[in-house]
Amino acid sequence: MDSRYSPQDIEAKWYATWEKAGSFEPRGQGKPFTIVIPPPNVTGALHMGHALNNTLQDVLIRFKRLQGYRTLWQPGTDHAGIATQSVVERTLQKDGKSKHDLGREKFIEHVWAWKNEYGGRIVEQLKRLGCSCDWSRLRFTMDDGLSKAVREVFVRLHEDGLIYRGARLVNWCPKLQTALADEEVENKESKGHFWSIRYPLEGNPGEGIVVATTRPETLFGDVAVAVHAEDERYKHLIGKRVLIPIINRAIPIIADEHADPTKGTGAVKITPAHDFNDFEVGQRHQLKPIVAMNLDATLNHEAGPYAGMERFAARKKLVAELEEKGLLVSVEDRLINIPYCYRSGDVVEPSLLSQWYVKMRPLAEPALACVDRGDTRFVPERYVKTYRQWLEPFRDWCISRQLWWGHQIPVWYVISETGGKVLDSTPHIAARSEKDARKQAVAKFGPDCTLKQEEDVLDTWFSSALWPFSTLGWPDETPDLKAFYPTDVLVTARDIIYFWVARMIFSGLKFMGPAPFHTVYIHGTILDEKGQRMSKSKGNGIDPIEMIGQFGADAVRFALLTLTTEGQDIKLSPVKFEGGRNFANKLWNAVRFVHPHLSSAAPSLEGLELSLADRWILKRCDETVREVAEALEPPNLRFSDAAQALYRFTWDDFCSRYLEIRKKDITGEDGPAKRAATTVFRAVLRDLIAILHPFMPYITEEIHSHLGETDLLVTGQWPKSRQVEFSAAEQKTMDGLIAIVEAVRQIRGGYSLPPQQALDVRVQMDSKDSVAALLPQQSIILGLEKIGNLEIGSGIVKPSFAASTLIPGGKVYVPLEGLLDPNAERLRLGKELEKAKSFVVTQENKLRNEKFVQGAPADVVEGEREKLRSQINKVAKLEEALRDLG
RNA sequence: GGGCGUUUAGCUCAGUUGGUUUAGAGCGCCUGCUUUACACGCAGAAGGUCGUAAGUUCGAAUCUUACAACGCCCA
Repeated sequence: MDSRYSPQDIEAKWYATWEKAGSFEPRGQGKPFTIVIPPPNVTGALHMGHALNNTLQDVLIRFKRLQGYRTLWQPGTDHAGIATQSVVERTLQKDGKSKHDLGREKFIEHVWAWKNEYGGRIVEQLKRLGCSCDWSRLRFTMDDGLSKAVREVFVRLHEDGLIYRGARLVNWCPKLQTALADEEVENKESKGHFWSIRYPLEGNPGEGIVVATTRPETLFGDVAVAVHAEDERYKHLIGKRVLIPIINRAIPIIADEHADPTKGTGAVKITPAHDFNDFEVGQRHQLKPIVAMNLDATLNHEAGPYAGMERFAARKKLVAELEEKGLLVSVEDRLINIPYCYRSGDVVEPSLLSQWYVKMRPLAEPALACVDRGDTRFVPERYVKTYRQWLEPFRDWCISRQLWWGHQIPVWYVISETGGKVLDSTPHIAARSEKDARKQAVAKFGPDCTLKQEEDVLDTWFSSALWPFSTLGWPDETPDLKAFYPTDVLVTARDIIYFWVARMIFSGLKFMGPAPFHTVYIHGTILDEKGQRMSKSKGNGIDPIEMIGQFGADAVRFALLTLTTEGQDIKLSPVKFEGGRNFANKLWNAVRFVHPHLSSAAPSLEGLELSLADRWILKRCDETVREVAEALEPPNLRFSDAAQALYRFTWDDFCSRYLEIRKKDITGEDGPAKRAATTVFRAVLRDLIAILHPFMPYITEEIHSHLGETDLLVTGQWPKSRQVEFSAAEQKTMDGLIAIVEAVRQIRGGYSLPPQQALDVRVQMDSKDSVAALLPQQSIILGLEKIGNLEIGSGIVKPSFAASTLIPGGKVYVPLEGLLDPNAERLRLGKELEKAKSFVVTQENKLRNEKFVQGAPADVVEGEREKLRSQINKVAKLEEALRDLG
């Protein structure tokens, strides 16, 4: 074994071994435990968010696998309609081609080819991280099976009247040429202007009304000007008409609540085809919307001289013309909310179009109730609010996208009914297949009807909403579906609660019955050192694969886990991985050190004479096993606590204490002591690597193999409690021994006495029982500190010139004759005395308080009294020690 | 404007239902160590009026209220 743990070869070796052995497949007859992976975009590359997300899932899966559950971590990728289409379009662009040059069919073939070549990248990266997904079940949202599920869901929702097609305002991305759902729009506050424009009164151009707008170019689509019914300034104008500047189209002045007399001029232009609020106003007043813009965001024929101009160029020119004509009353700078497309970044244009929608209320209500009942719980719980906030408005979900890459909507228009064209009035049939559609159409419209499939595809989230059951084979009644649905824990980030979590819950409830998972664990966001989100454009990202190369996958995982405290965002920098690497190295070296001696170990602990230290470490091991299991158990999911318990046990107890105490025995001559020590070491190590395995799978598997095991740790067993007998009295003895050691070290450190300097140590214990308990365990002290002569007794007298340190129930003296200056010791004791005295005062005040003595529980009061007594005792001893110094 | 989170040692964070802790860890800093597992190490030390103010209580980092700063989400 090398003196440094070097992860590279070891990681590759074990991952291949696990895969070959089928270690990640569900096994045994245990209770199932299932996690479905949040499917990364097939175009994606692993970023730190993925690394965190998947490490957490892997810890849970590996933990439950060791506990004997029949675990399934269901992996897969998402076709990510817009993202993937854009990526492939960009590669085409490099060859000077557009998707239209290829045509739809060829383009889709091209995307599939691209996916098959590059889509596996993120899967390979997840493997480097150590993820124990069952790759034999890898799914893709556009697979045949999942596509079948999508069609099934669509048809059923359609049959239930929950899917409809309707013409209304939608968020339109002019750049991508597709509609978007509300959540796909990012509103950002930006610098803008508020233009006040004068609309002359019809027949009386001297009079007019001034409206304020942030989007003057939409005036070509105005159908009215609204004022508040009670607004004295305009009351007399209601019912009259004004002329739209430039094009001089007459529009009515109407009274509507939407006009706020306190804002701007109190009069607003109404453009139902280009503004969500105005659309509602238009509906209230039965005003026919006028579309003034083309889908590429140029103005159309309604704009008269401006027809064909791009929206922002038109705005600029229009404002100038209005000013020239004296119709621009004022321009005000102000911050306005501008909607941007979350994928392309283009300014979203509300547009009046026919799209497909899912009616939300009937789906959202059960989804809310499910969380209210606690059938699904969020960790941390506060994210229930986020979930509610999105579902409660029951906003219908726009599911059609004008893309090519995705699930083509399984709807066939009977175009023979409307002259071969698809119109809003064209009858349509939702069906599981074209054959099915035809059968239905023929029955209804006769054998001569012609069909045309809807060209739009579904929102990507429509398919990922089905993920927890579509991946298991639904709509077929597969054994997997039966065994693994509902799944257990979903691990994800908060920005996806709307898009994905909520939709999976209502889909699961609707199509499966039970909710898809009982726990949703929302982890924090990875930020850079300054607390900013990592992003490509900022260039502040940390590449997990690079970090794995530098520190090892185990180190990256362990660091992320240590940082995962409930719901907290994580400020990350590469130095944080050093801790994980050092930890791996620490464990590695402990094993390396003992390894050559393990041949002396007995086959089992049975019949061995165990020392106090042996039983102590076995008990600490037991405790740690329990602690880790409890921390990981859903819904606790306290990853950082579990990682820290492991760290402390390994470093402090196992290495710094046990190993140091037993060092001489372990390396010594063969005999009972060596046999006991090596056997205990191996027993504890076996447990330790098992409970550490979910966190650091590679190094633990490697160590496991060095222990001469032929099976694999990954599919091993979670340690059972050894029920070690270790009494409170023994614990006290152990604490006493450690206190003595620490006292000596303090003295050594305080006076800068070199470590190799053997010191004389005399320990005075007040109680004879303590002396009796400590005496047989002197070797523990000698194992931990370089000591020449050690005396422990109840009648020890302080040497004439000695350093002394208090320990519970006694005192430790180290004669300094010839080693040290007495003044320094006097100074140190004086400082400590002062501290003790001030504590006595605090305690006395506390206990003098009648209200406390009477009000607090008796055991608490007694505890405080005890503290006072021991402190008074300490003061006395310190004073004595000072006197002794002279 | 509404909702949520954060504020504890130089930095990053713990601190469970208020009481055996005049607050803990890791990193960093300082001191001393090439002690034959590990310098990715060992031993020791220093370092905090727990954001501010008021309140509840015998007792507050912990509960209440207000305020401040920073961040996120929604409109």
